[in-house]
Amino acid sequence: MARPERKTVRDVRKGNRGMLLRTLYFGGPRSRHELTGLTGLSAATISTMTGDLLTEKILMEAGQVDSDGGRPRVLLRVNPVYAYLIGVDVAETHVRVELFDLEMTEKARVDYTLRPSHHDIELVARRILAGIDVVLADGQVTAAQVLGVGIGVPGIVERGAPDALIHAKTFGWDGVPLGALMRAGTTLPVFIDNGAKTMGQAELWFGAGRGADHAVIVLIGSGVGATVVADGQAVRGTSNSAGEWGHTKIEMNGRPCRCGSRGCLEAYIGAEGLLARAGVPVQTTDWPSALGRVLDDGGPVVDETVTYLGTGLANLINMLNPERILVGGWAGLMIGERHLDQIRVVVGENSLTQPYNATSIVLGELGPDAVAMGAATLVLEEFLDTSAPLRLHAAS
Amino acid sequence: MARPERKTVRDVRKGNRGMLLRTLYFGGPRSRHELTGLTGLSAATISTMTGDLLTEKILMEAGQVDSDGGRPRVLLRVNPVYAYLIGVDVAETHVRVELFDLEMTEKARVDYTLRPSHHDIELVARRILAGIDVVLADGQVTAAQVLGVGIGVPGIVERGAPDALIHAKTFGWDGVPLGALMRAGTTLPVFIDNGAKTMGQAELWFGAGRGADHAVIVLIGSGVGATVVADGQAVRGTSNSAGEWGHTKIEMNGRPCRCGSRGCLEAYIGAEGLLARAGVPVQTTDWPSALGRVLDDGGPVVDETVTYLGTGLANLINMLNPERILVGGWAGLMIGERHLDQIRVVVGENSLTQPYNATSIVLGELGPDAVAMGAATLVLEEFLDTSAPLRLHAAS
DNA sequence: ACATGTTAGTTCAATGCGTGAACGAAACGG
DNA sequence: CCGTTTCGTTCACGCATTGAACTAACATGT
Repeated sequence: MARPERKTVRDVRKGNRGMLLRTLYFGGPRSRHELTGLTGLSAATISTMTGDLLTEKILMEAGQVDSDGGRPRVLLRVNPVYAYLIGVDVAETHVRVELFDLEMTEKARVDYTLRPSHHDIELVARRILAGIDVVLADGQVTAAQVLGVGIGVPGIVERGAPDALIHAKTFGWDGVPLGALMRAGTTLPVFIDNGAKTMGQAELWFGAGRGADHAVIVLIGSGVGATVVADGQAVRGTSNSAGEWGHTKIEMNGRPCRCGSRGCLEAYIGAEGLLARAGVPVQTTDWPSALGRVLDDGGPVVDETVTYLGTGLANLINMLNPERILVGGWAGLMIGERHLDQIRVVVGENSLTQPYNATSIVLGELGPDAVAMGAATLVLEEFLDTSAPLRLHAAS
Repeated sequence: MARPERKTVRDVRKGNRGMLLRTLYFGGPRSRHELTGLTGLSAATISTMTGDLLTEKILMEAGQVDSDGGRPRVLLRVNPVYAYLIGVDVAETHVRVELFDLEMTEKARVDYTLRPSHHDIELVARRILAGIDVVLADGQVTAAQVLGVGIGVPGIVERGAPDALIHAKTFGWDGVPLGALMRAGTTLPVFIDNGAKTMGQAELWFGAGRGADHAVIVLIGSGVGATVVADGQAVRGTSNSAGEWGHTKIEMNGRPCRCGSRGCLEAYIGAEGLLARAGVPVQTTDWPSALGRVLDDGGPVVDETVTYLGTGLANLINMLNPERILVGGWAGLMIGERHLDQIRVVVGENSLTQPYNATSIVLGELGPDAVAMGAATLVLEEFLDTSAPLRLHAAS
């Protein structure tokens, strides 16, 4: 019963403008003439709207194309340097801040190493704020040119007024108001979400999920999570914690999981559980190469992993009927690169024919670096929806 | 990446009108003055819009209320006899056709018994068409007063142009074009969906799900299904087959399921599987009372059922973070009435704290009769969205 | 009986938006 | 240089919401 908002004539413009911007952003350079077909708007409207967007410098011309026998069409595109986006990846071992232009080309980046158990929220906030200054300087961009900062963090991000609260057990964060801390140090708009979700968003917009309206993006690292996309929108749930796929029980009295329960999917297909099952010593530090060895050696543990993963994916297919499933995360990619075909077979055996046939299962394209990019996407999304002009926050 | 449609000024009206109609439909009688606050629209707009709706007879006045010291406010409400809706429940043993007024008060009903293995699609279509005539006669309503016919059927309803196709194994239906058959016999608009989904829709709109934006409605009969609601919208998936919860694998090498696989939830908590596990002879015909005896006697089978159901619900909570879970279906209600508290405990043990605390688990209110009502709701939804005037289809 | 105040609802000019039709611009071919 | 074709712009029009002015319908006090 999602209540629609009151609408007025100006919302019409806002919506159509956003649609035009989106088609131009994702649909490459286009002439005004082509845009009438793509958007359904009349030539008159396209003309006035592109006029506005050109004088605002959100769009720019991009050459001409001969059209046999008539006036050549002028191509338009989104101006990649109209504004910039900042994406932040807060992970267990580092804080990374990246500066992107509007086309998501990376312009600058800075990494800060976090010592284990140095996840003090104040420290992290200081690192982020310092990082912002650094990338702005490196990229020769002023704060006034930046649309906002997106931050991907571990754990559950509880969105709500007045402020998003972050719960991250492994960091010792329990209801931490990162947004408020940021706002104390910068006037840029701040968007915060779970890192797995921002990565899912990145895959959906720029990776293997492009164009999918119904998708599930599965992230397998040492933990396991998922982003569910229905009708083109990420499903967030009532307190923004949807997507905790890792603690789905798939075996009634199965292996103990670090969450305290038993039989969780994560205990089987998460890197930590997988390595433990394969008998890799816990003190191993280079998990990726250890995992590579286990996967290459094969054996029952690997077969089991394929079975569990395939079954878990089959459950998602039955329940959500996506058109595409993306397998990502560093461990997910390693497993998928070696065994995707077998996984597909297991999925086929454990899902209903009709939804199975409607789904394709593919690997993620972007890799683990995409957390920051996905975080920046939060800002981009806002911009494409509202195409808010630059800007009100540039004050301080 | 759900593409927004081109919008024009007239769409603004359509949207606002729909919103007004919805607030009045669900928010009881209201004065124009109250509506300005509830909708956010200006008094001027409310005035003109209610004026239109009154002359169209979609709204009617509903008495006055003194307002201390000033002009009394005139209450407005949706006119329940402005139009009627027809809902159809196609089940294994019967075809039921019901006539409702706009407020979902039942005006007439007719049942046709289906002999097992007489699920010929032509026969079913004839029954429905005959039933429509009967309820119209009984209810003294003309076809021109009916907004449309909603039909809830078993199996998967593949929506798509030009026609919805129905796949129902148990009926021997494989890609059956029920919509086309209906259109050959009536000019009324026809809406078709899975019966479990229509029932979920009924619970969501008129039952225990009222007002929930994020909910899962779980239906346990002899089979097991679910309706997922995210942001107030049912999640349908890419081919409208989302919600096949019953065949979620919850035990890797568990009981065989009638779907051919093993370890499906349905094999444990579906009525058929439950009775089989309790050792009830397969030829028993009165399943409900047999189930009642099993549940009342208690014992390990019941405990196990509670565990499986609770775990299954916990998985849903982790994955989808709903604000409410409804347990329905005749078997679900029987289990829930006796063991809901224990189920809640199991759910708590198997789900993450944060999403668990955000959820309430309740029983459905409407019972198994709600399939037809939910089907009629499909028509109502269309009407509230478009408030399409009566009508274009009244031709023949 | 009548003036006054209060609340509810309506009317109207102003503003904004998309559209179709008329118009202008920029190429090509001969 | 001219006709044709295609691309893009301009402008009057219809339709939407809105704030402000206005009317309607009551209670209260004198």
